[in-house]
Amino acid sequence: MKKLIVASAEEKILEAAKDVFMKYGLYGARMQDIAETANINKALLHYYFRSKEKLFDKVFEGALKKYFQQMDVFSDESLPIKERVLKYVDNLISFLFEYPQMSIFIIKEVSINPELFKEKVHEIKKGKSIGLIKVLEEEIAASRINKFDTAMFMVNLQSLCSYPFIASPLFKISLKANGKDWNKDFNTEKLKESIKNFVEFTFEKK
Amino acid sequence: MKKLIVASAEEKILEAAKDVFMKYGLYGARMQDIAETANINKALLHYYFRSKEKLFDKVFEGALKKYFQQMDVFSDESLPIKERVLKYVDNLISFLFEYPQMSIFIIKEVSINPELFKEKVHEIKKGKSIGLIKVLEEEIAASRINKFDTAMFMVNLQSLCSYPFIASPLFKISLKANGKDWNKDFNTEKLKESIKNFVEFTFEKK
DNA sequence: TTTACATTTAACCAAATGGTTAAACTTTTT
DNA sequence: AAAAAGTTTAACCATTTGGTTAAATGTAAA
Repeated sequence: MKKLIVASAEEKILEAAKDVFMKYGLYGARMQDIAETANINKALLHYYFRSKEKLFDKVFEGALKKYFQQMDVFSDESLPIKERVLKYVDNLISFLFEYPQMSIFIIKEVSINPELFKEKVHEIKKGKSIGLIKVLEEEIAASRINKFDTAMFMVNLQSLCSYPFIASPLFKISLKANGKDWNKDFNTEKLKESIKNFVEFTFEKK
Repeated sequence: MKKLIVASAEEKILEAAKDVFMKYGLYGARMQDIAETANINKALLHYYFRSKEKLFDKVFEGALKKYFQQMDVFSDESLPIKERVLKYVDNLISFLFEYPQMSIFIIKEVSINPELFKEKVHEIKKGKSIGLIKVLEEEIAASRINKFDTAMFMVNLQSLCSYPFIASPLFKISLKANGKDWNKDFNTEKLKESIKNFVEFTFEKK
């Protein structure tokens, strides 16, 4: 009988640490809690990662990388700009569906410790993708699209994509109080559709 | 010489507790930290509020009340529905400008401890304001406005209003990387304007 | 002034927390 | 098989944590 392939202790720890840190943050998370979630001895945490801060760092770095990876699509010059934006929306929403705590986790930790963030971002972004705003402004300058407030568009777009996942516990209650059901009346396809409308509206508007 | 009027210890504690709990959450916050922020002795916290949980409860309840208060405008039947929505946007954004951590604080604590939230909401909402969705559906049923997906509209509206404040630390970095400046290129008036556009768009669309 | 009550503090305490150590057990290399 | 390297554990430790206590101080009523 073949032995089941089980994740290595190190992998299990990282998984558990991700869950616990995402839920409670750096200061709220307890090493014992992480160890129990990973089903291993607490000393193992320190054996593999030396300290709570080091372990957190690994988790946080991984989260940031995945998050910023979503923006690579903006520099894909094989697609027209509007398609790039729509593809970004598509990717980001699928991503947030899988990791709903991601943005709130990053935001919280960034607001508590902005220093750490600046370092990490600099490291991750070096040489990589230009941002949405720059691309849009180039298109506007070349008169390939109408002029609009690119910074505000970016803020609105991020808001529409991210907030529903962040605030779903709140929305669940709100909808129920209005005779609706979050699981029935909200889904990612409908959300994508409504954001697509917003994008079209922005690009088409004179 | 008249003595300066200084906030009572109890008030100072509540103020400090609000700040610390909002930043670190229930588990991440330290009583010592709250005491130092309030410039009082740690034992005073327990004298006035008995326990960390009780103190947190007070802070959380206050936050929830203020947050839900914003929705009272929906039941103001002296205004046409679209005006009510625009007024809500106006109020909510002014409110979030003053308490930018509010929504993220509530959301985080709700997602960690949904039980507590259900109790509190029930208590706060009893007898009070009907929600946006219900009002909109009544208007649609009476053919006073065009038909649209009311639940999705509410989600989008909340997203557009709330996320910019939540994610401002992220946006600051993002904008700077694109040659923009958050403090210059973003302000609440512009945000209100762009959300107004979105509301008009939704109400006007066939 | 004295009594009663509210406010504030320093000094503790038990439990929980992050972290260490040395020994035992496995796996890989020689 | 023996040695070396990697993995896992229980038993500790020092510090920090939430919380208590009893005494001191201030304040208002009798």
